[in-house]
Amino acid sequence: MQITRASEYAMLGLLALARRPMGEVVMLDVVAGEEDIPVSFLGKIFQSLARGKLVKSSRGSGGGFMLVRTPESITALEVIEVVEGPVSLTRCLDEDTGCEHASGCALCGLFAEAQDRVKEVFSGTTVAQLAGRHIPGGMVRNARGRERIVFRSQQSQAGSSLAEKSAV
Amino acid sequence: MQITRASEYAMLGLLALARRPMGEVVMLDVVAGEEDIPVSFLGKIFQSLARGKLVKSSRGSGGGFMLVRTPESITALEVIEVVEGPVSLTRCLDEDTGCEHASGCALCGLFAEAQDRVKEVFSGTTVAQLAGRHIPGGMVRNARGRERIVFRSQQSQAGSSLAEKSAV
DNA sequence: ATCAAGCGGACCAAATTGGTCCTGTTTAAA
DNA sequence: TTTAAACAGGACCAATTTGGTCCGCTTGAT
Repeated sequence: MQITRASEYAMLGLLALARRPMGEVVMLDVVAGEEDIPVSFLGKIFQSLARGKLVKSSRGSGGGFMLVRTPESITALEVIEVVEGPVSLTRCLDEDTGCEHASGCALCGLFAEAQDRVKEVFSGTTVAQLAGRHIPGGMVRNARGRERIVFRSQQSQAGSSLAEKSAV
Repeated sequence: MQITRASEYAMLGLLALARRPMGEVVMLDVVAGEEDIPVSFLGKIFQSLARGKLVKSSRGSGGGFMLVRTPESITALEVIEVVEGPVSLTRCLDEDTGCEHASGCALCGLFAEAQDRVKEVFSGTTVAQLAGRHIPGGMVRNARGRERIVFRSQQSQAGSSLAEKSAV
């Protein structure tokens, strides 16, 4: 279960759509600007989201992207799997290759359990829930135009486990 | 939380030691042979394990590796962190860089929770427990010598979620 | 002394990540 | 009916990570 930038950006992009009235069409560079994502990369990601039927695109002037499902119905797991494909925590759990350590490999069971826990968390969280907690960030409009503001001090909310420094 | 071959091999290597009486010294190529791991790569990994005080090495003839702690006291999480370093599910949770999406990034919270679940699983499993479930596998001796045997049919035990094929 | 074994650094190829860029198509609007 | 706006999709790219190999060095037992 590898969470890359692409998944992060996909979720942030969906949050940008979810903040708006359902069905509203938003241009790529607007989303990219709000969430501070490279627009060309976000384009690729939204292509995936469109193929995965999470958003619909319309072309031509006045075009852009809109949600095709309610934010309440889209889980984080769906988003991740649409952009990353059917991912797995290790190659042991990969659909194609499978575990190569053969017969009684105890590790597979362990990894499978860990992966299931992760999937539980992600499948139990919807875009709507995230949107509720999310403040767009990145760019903030002030008197002189657009300026990047970063609140380093707020990182600590990210998780208790961040503090534990282990051996390297 | 990225589980690479190195972590897998490290655990398998420790299992090989755990199968033996505590304190027994085992050579690298014996472990590598039992678990079907490239010996030179396993050497690197055991160097890490030695630095992480999970095993002790002795050099010269008759040398090899031995556990310095009981299999019951070594958790999977420790092993992973010794070989991979302080890993995180995403860059958002990385100690150094931290979340770059600024202020109210809801994703960090989500990722942190998922990561904590994974850590729970790994910190709740010991090498001893794994050793109990593990059958060395990989190589099986038969009449004509050594032959690689793979039990494809046993993959399915790895997790129910493996079957769900999502769009790519 | 000598041989067996791990140590540690240099090196390597392949895959993945995180993008960019350019040439289409589609569509709305002038 | 142009034309310009906007996404689609493929090619390409550099940097990093992964998964190793190799070789000369050091250590330790006989």
